[in-house]
Amino acid sequence: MGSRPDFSYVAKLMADSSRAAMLDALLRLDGLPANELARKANISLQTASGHLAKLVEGNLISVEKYGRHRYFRIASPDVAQAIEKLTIIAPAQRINSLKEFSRAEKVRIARTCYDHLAGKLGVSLTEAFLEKGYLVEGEVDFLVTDKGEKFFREFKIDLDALRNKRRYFARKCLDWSERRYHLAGSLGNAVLIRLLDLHWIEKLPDRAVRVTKKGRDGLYESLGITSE
Amino acid sequence: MGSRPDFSYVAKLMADSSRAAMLDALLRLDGLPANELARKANISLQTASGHLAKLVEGNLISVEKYGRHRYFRIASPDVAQAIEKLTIIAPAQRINSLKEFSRAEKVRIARTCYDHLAGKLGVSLTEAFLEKGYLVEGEVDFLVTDKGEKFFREFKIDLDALRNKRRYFARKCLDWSERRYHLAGSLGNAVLIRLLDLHWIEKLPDRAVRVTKKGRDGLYESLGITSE
DNA sequence: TTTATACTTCGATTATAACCGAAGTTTTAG
DNA sequence: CTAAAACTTCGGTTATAATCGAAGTATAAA
Repeated sequence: MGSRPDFSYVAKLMADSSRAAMLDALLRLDGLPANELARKANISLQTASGHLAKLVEGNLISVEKYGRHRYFRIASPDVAQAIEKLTIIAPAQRINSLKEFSRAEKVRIARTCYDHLAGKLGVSLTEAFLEKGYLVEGEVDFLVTDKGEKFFREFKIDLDALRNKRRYFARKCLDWSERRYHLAGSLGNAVLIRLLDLHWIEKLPDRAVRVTKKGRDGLYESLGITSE
Repeated sequence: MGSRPDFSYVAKLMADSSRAAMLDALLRLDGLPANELARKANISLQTASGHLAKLVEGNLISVEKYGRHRYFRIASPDVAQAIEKLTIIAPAQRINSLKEFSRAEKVRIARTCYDHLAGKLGVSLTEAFLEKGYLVEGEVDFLVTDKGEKFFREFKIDLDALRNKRRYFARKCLDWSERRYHLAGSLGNAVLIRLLDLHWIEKLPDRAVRVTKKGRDGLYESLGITSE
């Protein structure tokens, strides 16, 4: 079966922990120079240079030369998606300190991810939207159905205003602890703001979020979500 | 940010060409024993045994013991999807993303799952078998009733020959999109082959399946299945 | 022109793991 | 009970590649 593309070649490029650390850094913030990536992976510049050459050769990242600087980027959304899929089936990384663990536990339940809801609550909410047929899942974005248009209008979220904003509208965002997608983009942000306005949720320190008593009732009535 | 999963661990499991060959074989045909997989990867049984242990340990494949036999299968659709994504970015293959999307829609309706029917059609067929009393549902397998023996004989499927094959006979397989079980194993495979022989269904590119006009009539007459 | 910065190439060392022969374990078959 | 089959474990060998020091190239600044 020689004509089939060989996924082990790509897997090998991702399999080295130094290269993985650099890819991970580029997923968070692209356009980084080699010395920065070497630092993030805790390796010497020479070693990093070799790794980066392999990743470019394998079309996982691209490089732009500006004088003596070289800035690296993830080569395509397909690469990012492949890494996401691997992440979904990867075991969670061991957490070293107890202190980190207890904080991680708290934050797992409900938290904000930049400017939208993540954690168990963010994922539950998104899955309720999908199940009720308000959203459908595309490759990179969620799409709002007619039923969804109606729902969000009644929920006092102005979709047209959000669509006119110069940012993603209903982007898929992977939750690392739940290993599931949740709603990001301007719609994700609008949902967070609306839930805060309704006092259904409250912000706690360190990006954690708490569901209020009022919120428990509201979420159950409008979306059938029960807290555990 | 301590709880981020480490994708390089999974990538490493897929990075070895012998392991990749075995995973590839399991994507095409699941429920294979170790010696078969060793042969496909051109390695000794001892080496294969070590590789398979690692893949099981990493939750990429699962194993079920039946006496001195051990049958391996891809652990979950997530694993299959991750490999698919890696294949997309592997060299020497280009994919048109628009075509890709419309195909994904088609694939949800009817498709093959490794080597048997899945999707809405696979589930409907299996439920018809159950409803007519040709199959009953066990813990892990379906069981063929006396009525079923007669039906499959008339349908030109030789059950005794299938039972002698070195693989599962009538395994339950969960369809991810329909969230229902459908018929896998050698009987599931035989049903797929028979429907193709009868020209009731046709294979489309990439695991999608189409019900023909002849098939619509045949499925309705013999099993009362109507296409939606 | 000289020096500093950013990165690459080369070479030697070292760690990892893929590999198979041989021996061991478990289960079925006779 | 013995033998065969299917698979695992152990041990030694070998191939791969990750690593960094040292030296080299390219560009910019002084």
